[in-house]
Amino acid sequence: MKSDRCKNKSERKLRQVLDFLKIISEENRIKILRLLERDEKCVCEIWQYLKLPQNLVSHHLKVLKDFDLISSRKEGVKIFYKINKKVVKKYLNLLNKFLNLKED
Amino acid sequence: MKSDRCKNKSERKLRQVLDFLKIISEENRIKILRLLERDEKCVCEIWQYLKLPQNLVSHHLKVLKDFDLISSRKEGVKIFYKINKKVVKKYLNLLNKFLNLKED
DNA sequence: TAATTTAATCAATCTACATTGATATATTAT
DNA sequence: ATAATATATCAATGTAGATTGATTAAATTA
Repeated sequence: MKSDRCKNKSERKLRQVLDFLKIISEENRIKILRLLERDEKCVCEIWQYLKLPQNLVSHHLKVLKDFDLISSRKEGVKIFYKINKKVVKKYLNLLNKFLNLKED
Repeated sequence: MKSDRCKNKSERKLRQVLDFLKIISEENRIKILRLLERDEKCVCEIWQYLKLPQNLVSHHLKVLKDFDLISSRKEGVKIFYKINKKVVKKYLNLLNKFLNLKED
């Protein structure tokens, strides 16, 4: 994940878009995002549903959380994750604008 | 690039979206796409503008073309590439729907 | 024909990062 | 306190694919 320290606005936007794309272009991560679309889920639900090892899911959740695409809430032993819809939307909009094809 | 042969529609859409994301999440490729947004360019223009080796650009152009995001036209020694706006739009729409966050 | 320019191809290397296994930590229950 | 459950972390490995160098092919010009 490259840093944000770069000269101009356009370069910074490119970085943001690329970082976002790198994150969601991973199969398991995009599946996790889709799974969290409806409602929050604890880690055990996620890895059981996606049939993935627990530590792998935990790893991907960290990547998603570090990028603020999801957030978590602790309840007893469990940790529930939910999608940050606004943030995801923000990046989707950024991508759309970035690749915006004016006329057709 | 995984193939399309999979059971249901939703799975097929996931594949399409992922393949698209893998392709455009590469820095040089997304730069090439942006460069072609306005008008067509020959390979030599592209690699000189992006300051990349010719064979590297040629390689990325092939990836983009194989996925039908761009197309080419030969004129003498030169080969001009242009973006397939409709196709790019198609995949952007697919991604948006795929990650569509209904309510806010 | 030979020389030059443009682009593609191929094999080799390098790099990022996904995955796995083992272990650690925290919470709850007995 | 011990056991069981849920999650996170860390080091090691594996792998996809980006990059590079060398070569080839095709068109153009001298």
